[in-house]
Amino acid sequence: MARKTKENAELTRKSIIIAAREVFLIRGVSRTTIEHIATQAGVTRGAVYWHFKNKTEIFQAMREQVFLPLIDRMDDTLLVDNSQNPLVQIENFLCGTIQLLNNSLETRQIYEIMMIKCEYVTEFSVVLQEILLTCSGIEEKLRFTYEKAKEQGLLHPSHEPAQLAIDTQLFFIGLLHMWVKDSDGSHFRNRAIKLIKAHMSLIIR
Amino acid sequence: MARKTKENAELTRKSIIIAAREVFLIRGVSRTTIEHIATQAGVTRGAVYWHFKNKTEIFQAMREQVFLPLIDRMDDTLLVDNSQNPLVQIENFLCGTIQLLNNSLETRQIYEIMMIKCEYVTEFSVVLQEILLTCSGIEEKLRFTYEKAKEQGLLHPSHEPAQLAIDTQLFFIGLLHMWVKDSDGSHFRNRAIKLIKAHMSLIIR
DNA sequence: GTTTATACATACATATACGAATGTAAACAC
DNA sequence: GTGTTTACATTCGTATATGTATGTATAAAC
Repeated sequence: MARKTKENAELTRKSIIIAAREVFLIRGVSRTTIEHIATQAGVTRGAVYWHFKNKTEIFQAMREQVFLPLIDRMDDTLLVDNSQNPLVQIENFLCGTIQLLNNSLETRQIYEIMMIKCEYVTEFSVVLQEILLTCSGIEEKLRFTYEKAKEQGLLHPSHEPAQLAIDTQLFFIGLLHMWVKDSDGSHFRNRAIKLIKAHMSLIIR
Repeated sequence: MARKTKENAELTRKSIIIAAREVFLIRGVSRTTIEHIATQAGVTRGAVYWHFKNKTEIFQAMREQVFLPLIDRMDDTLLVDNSQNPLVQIENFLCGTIQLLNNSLETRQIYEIMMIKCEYVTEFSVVLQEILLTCSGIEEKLRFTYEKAKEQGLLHPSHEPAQLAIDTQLFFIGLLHMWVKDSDGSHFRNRAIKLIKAHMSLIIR
C-alpha cells in the first residue's frame, strides 16, 4: 500500500487505539486478537504491528488516556489551596469523576475494560502495581485534604483524617466498581451523586 | 484406561476443580486451556470433557464453592435475631468475611480469580448479573440490620438505614477489591480488621 | 530527480486450542 | 458370569492466532 503522510500515520495509530477499546469492551482483552483490532480499525495486522509491538502495548496506550488526566484532575481539585471548604473539595473531586464517566464514553469504556474485561496476569501484573500506586496517591491526597478540614474544625473530634481518607477511598473504589458493573443504571449509575453526598454527610461534624 | 469407582470418579472431578483454580490464578481464566487444567490435575483432556462441558462449567463449579457459603454465613450473622447489638452483628459479618479469606487459601484464590483474573464477557456476563444480585441481597440485609439499630436508638438521628447500608456495602466492596490486589499485604490485608472497626465507629452514634 | 526510509499489505511458518470421535478396560447391574 | 455402562485416554480434523519476513508504493530527505 501507498505510504501515508506523518499526519495520516498518526491518525491510523489513533484509530487502532479506538478500535482496540471497542473490541476489548465486547470480547475482553484476552480474547481479542490483533486481527480483530485491525479489522475494526479498517487496516490489516501489518499496520497494527507497525505501530505497536503487541497487544499489551496497545492496552497501555489506551490506559494512559484516562489515568494521566485522572491524576491531574485530582491534583487540581484537592491539592490546589483554593480556600474552599475542604470537604466540598473532596465531594467535588468524587462527583467530578462520576460526571467524567457520565460525559465521556471513552473514559467509561476504558474503566469498564480495566475493571471487568481484563485479566491481571503475567505482563498485565505490572498494571496492577501501577493501579495500587495510584490508589496510594489518592489516599494521601484525601488525607491531606481531611487534615485541612480538621484544622478548620469541620470534623467530629473523634474522627481521624487518616481513617476518613481510607474510608472515603474504599467507598469510592466500591462505588466505581458497582457503577461500572451496573450497566442497567438503576442501582448505582443514576444514584452515584446522591450516594457521594450521603457519604460526605456521614463525615460532616 | 480402567474405569474408576464412583468415589474415585468424584475425586477426579474435585481434583479438576482444584487444578482449575490453581491454573486460573496463575494464567487467568481466558488464557487457561483445558489441557492446562488436565495436566495440573494429572489427567487428560478426555477426563475433563467427561466431567464438564467446557471451561465455563468448571468456573461455575469453582465459584459455587464460595458463593453459597457466603450467603449462608451472611444470613446466619445478620438475619438471625440473636438479640445482639445490630452494629456488632454487622461488624462481625464483615470481620468474619475477612477472617475467612485469611484462613482459607481456597476462598482467597477464588475471590482473586473472580476479581482480577476473569473477563466478564459473553458466557461470563451471566456471572456478573449473579454478582449484582448477591450484592443487592447484601445491601438488603445490611439495611434490615441498620433498621434494627435505629429502632434501638443506636444511630445518629440524621442517619438513614438505607444510606448506611449502601455506604457500608460500598466500603466493603472497595475493601475486598483492595484486599485482593494488595498481595504484598502491607496496605490492606494486615489492616483490614482495623479498617472495618474504624468504619463502624464512624456510624455509631 | 534520485535515494532512502516509511507506512503499511500480503504471505508464510509455526504453534496451539477445541470438540468430537473412537478406543478400552474395568465397575456395576442383573 | 455376561452385558452394559462408565470413566476415562487417545487420536483426529479443523480452526485460529502469532510473529516475522517480504513486497511495494510513496512521502520525505537531499
